Amino acid sequence: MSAELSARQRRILKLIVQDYVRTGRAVGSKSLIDRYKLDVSPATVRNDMGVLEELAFLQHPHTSAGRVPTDSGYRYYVEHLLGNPRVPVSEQIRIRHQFRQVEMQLASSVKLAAAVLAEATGNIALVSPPRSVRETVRHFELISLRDRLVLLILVTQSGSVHEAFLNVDTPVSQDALSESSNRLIQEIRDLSYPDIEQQVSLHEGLDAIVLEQISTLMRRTEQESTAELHSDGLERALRQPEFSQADVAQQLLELLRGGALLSVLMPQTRQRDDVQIFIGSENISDDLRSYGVIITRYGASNDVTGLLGILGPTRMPYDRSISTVRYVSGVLSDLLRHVHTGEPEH
Amino acid sequence: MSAELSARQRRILKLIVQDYVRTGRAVGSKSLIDRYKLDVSPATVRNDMGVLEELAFLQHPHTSAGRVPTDSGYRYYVEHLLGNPRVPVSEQIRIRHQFRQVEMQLASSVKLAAAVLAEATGNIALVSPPRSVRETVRHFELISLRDRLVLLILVTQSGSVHEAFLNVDTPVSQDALSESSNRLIQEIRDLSYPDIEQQVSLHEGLDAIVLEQISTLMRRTEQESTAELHSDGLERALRQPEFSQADVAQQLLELLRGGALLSVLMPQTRQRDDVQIFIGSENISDDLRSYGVIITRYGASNDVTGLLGILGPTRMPYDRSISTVRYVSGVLSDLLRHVHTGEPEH
DNA sequence: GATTAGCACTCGCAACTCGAGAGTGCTAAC
DNA sequence: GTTAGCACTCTCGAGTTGCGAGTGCTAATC
Repeated sequence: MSAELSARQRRILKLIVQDYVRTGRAVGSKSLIDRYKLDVSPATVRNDMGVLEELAFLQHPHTSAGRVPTDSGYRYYVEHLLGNPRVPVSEQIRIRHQFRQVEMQLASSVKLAAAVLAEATGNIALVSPPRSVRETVRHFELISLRDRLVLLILVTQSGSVHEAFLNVDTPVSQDALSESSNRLIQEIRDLSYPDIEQQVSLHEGLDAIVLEQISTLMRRTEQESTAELHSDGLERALRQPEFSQADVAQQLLELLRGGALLSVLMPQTRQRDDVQIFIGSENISDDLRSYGVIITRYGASNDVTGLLGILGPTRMPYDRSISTVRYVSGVLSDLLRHVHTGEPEH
Repeated sequence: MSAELSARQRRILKLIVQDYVRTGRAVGSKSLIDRYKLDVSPATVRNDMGVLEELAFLQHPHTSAGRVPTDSGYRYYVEHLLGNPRVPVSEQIRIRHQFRQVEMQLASSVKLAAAVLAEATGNIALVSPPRSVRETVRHFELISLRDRLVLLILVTQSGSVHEAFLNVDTPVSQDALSESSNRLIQEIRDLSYPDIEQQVSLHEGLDAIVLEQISTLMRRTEQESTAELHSDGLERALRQPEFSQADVAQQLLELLRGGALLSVLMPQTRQRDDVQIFIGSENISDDLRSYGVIITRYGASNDVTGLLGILGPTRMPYDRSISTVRYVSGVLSDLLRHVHTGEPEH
């Protein structure tokens, strides 16, 4: 397909995409030449535009307007005209520095990743916290708060921490709690929640209550993990003309709120490791047909992974978006790898 | 001030407020009579409207439109025409039931409270998690994850749990970690972060690292607690005509995102215990001048408290909003009181 | 044969006009 | 104090128009 385009046609397509991404207005033959000092006449550009339209890379919003890239226009641009964009070194340093600031709080790192993405691309950043496909128990603690109130803290394989209060029938001392947790952890370490559920019936009293609560907590987490998607940059993204209508903004909010988005994106990223790009109609979900999505999976290994990416109008700065997603994904993966396997950060 | 209005004038004001809240359109003398079967003529209503406008309870958007309540119109309505609205019992049962579902996970309860408020009022719900004015250490645990990586879990007075990873120079066994935490907790229990910071220099090795991290964690939490505000219902609120313009929606998002909102509302609720209402210009912050805010402080005692309320256009259903805020605040307070003082839930 | 100048044509957009409808304030009568 | 009558005001939506940016086609040019 790339062979079909002359060098000039490729150049024109590239300029149109870039100009349109920047200004958001359909670009005409005359203004293109004015802005970029091309040494051909408007008529020539028009002829080439005609060819590009023929090939479905461009389209008219209406007869007398300029041209606008189609989804396949963007696709061609991303694939053949973009090269391999990189985050500038100064930017890299800035980002690394910010991650060093939050040190090793996982929750903060996820938020920071979203903030960095949103800031760099001007679009909506999406980050899901790292989770294991099947979470298992790594550790738990029982802490006596009051007579019959116990705080349960659960650490799972992925390093995430969950908490819940436990009501017990009769007062229990901290020593008894510690004894119980030391004993139980031996039995349930590295088990996932269905296995723990089975264990419940084999115990009684405090132990049974604790196991019950742990399995509930893990089940809930597993279910919710489909819904857990942190986003950032919405308010800035709303400035874009594509989102300037209230109903679009509202639709966007609903998309982000419900867990639906994550369960749509998840399967799309299972296959490959690198950054994936879905432009408009390339998206599988109808709800995303008018957006561009740039997304990748990050993580320490195949086991503990999360999603990270950008959602915006199809008219988005693909170069910066792709490079930033790729870079931030690397940073987060390094950080996780350090936590999970002890490898040093780069 | 209430003596100045005749019974009919009060009735008319009440109807205008209710009608306008419901429809969002300025209400005229004729349509008011049509809709509510008043046994007076439009002219009479107009005369009364004139009086109400004189008293600044009503205003014209423009010469030939109907009347719209002013901020003081709403204020009069809330204070003299509203009675003491209550949440219907069926609704109460439904709400209690939902809270029982999430059992005793604090974070979930906060989210649920916001969801309930948003759902019941159709506006934006705001809930800040319960925090102590000055947080102190209640408990902490050190968990060995890997050779030189330790997970620190910190429980503060308010019952909130924080976590951080710790890098140590030389490998430490779980026993050594347990020993260390058992020893240190005696020293720093019930201390707040400045006190702990002082302790750091008195220790060395692992202990110093742990204390350092704990104080950092607490300092950060205290600072962030100003920014921690959970909201819900935005997408539905955007359907309201007041928010239908993109720039308003954007401004609203920015208001919610930054921590500014909480630090504005905080001081306003320090004084009293009951639900407080700020209508439009009554708000201290300029950013809130065009909104109505209904807010209250909930909590187990004066010490561990949070904020809970509603933000919407001044045109909001004050009756339902006030009663729901009051009720949900009660439910959350009961729940907290149970956690903190061992009192049974009602 | 590719490129360009010239030109008639198209169409969205913003400004403008205008009539209808809802509502008002005033006055005089009840 | 209340009401009928009436002239007046102002918004809103529909229809109209002129402008400008941009196009496609044709014929001339390099």
